[in-house]
Amino acid sequence: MARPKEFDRDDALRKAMLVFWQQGYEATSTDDLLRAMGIGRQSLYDTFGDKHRLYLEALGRYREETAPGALSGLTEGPSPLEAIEAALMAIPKQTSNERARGCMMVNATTELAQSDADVAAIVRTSASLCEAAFERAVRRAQKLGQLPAALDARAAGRFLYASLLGLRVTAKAGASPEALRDVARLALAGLGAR
Amino acid sequence: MARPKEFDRDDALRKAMLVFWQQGYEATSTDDLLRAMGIGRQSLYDTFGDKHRLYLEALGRYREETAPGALSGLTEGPSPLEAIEAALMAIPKQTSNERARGCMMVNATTELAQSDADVAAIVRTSASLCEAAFERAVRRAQKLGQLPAALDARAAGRFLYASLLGLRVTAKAGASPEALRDVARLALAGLGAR
DNA sequence: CGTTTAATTGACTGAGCGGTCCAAAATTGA
DNA sequence: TCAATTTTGGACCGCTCAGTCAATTAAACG
Repeated sequence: MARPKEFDRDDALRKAMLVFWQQGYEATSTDDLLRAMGIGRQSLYDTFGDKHRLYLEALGRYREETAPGALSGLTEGPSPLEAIEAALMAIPKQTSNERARGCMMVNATTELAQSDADVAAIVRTSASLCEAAFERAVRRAQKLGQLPAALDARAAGRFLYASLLGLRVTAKAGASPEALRDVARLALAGLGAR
Repeated sequence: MARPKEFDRDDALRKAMLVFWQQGYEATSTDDLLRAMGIGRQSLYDTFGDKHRLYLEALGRYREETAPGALSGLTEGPSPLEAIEAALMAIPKQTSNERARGCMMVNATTELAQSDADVAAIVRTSASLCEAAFERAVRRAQKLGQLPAALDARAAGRFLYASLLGLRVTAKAGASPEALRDVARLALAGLGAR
């Protein structure tokens, strides 16, 4: 056996995720990462490979850690329609810091999806998962009579996720909570809830 | 008098805009710009100041040149509702290259709005203009009976622009034209058109 | 306690960055 | 034709980048 690591891998990864989330990939230097993660240079390269692989792992972690929180209510709970509403209304309810931070998946899409196939794959997977979560909630709401049966659940899932993305970009662009509420309200109206 | 410039300023600026649009700010080097613009290093610095000011000017140019094309029908034309529909449906109708290129304003928002006050100001102005254009179209549509009078036109303008942003991010994430059509269709449904 | 194995530290590398300097070239008006 | 003025091209600057290397430190096991 040999000397154990002095830091917690998961903890360091989460700290790296936050830096990438806030600054983006290109604007983040390895020194930024080392400082935030509190580890040495060689430890980073030994543990995570290189900057690119660390980013991919951080983005994967974001998907696993952050999306469930935002969409947790969708898959269970007594009122799927309320869960859908809550998922959209969560954006106007965020603090201004949270709104400014935006969504790491959106950032990854706009900055890297075009030039980085690995990032593109993660982004697509994330979109599929989120759309599917919304779609399932819509189906449940339809069974409960909360949404019209005529609504195309698959299309609605896509629409709701796109609305969430739109809300997040709008939020990052500096929109007020009132404006965001307007957007979320009309998105929900599109579903035809009675 | 003295020697005249060998290149066209506007032409060079538009070429720089395309590079920034496709690659983002950080990922674009001054050499990239020089190659695309077809000018020398000193010419760039003499004519545009530095990389940052060139970017700001390119982003301004994007707003002036690209947004009117996408929203042209909104302010005039016989059927404002059809113009609104066309503005959203334009995204699923784009070629895959256009969809992958995305929206430079969205890119600027996610990459720089948080850390660059100048960019943030341009982005906010652009959002206001676009929301106002949608809002005016909604009001006209209401007068023509194409949209319910009870609809909050201001909120609808905000919603439509947010939907456009959501569509563009979704498109860049690799969604199919069919999926984008689903999203646009449900966004329009939210307005309550009869 | 000493050997083995791995983690840490910090100096280092070559490449590329944004930006500047300066000499050569080119156009004008005198 | 010549002087004045501006553009141009390319060498150059200091700096930062991502990534490597080697020496040191520390834990685990015989």
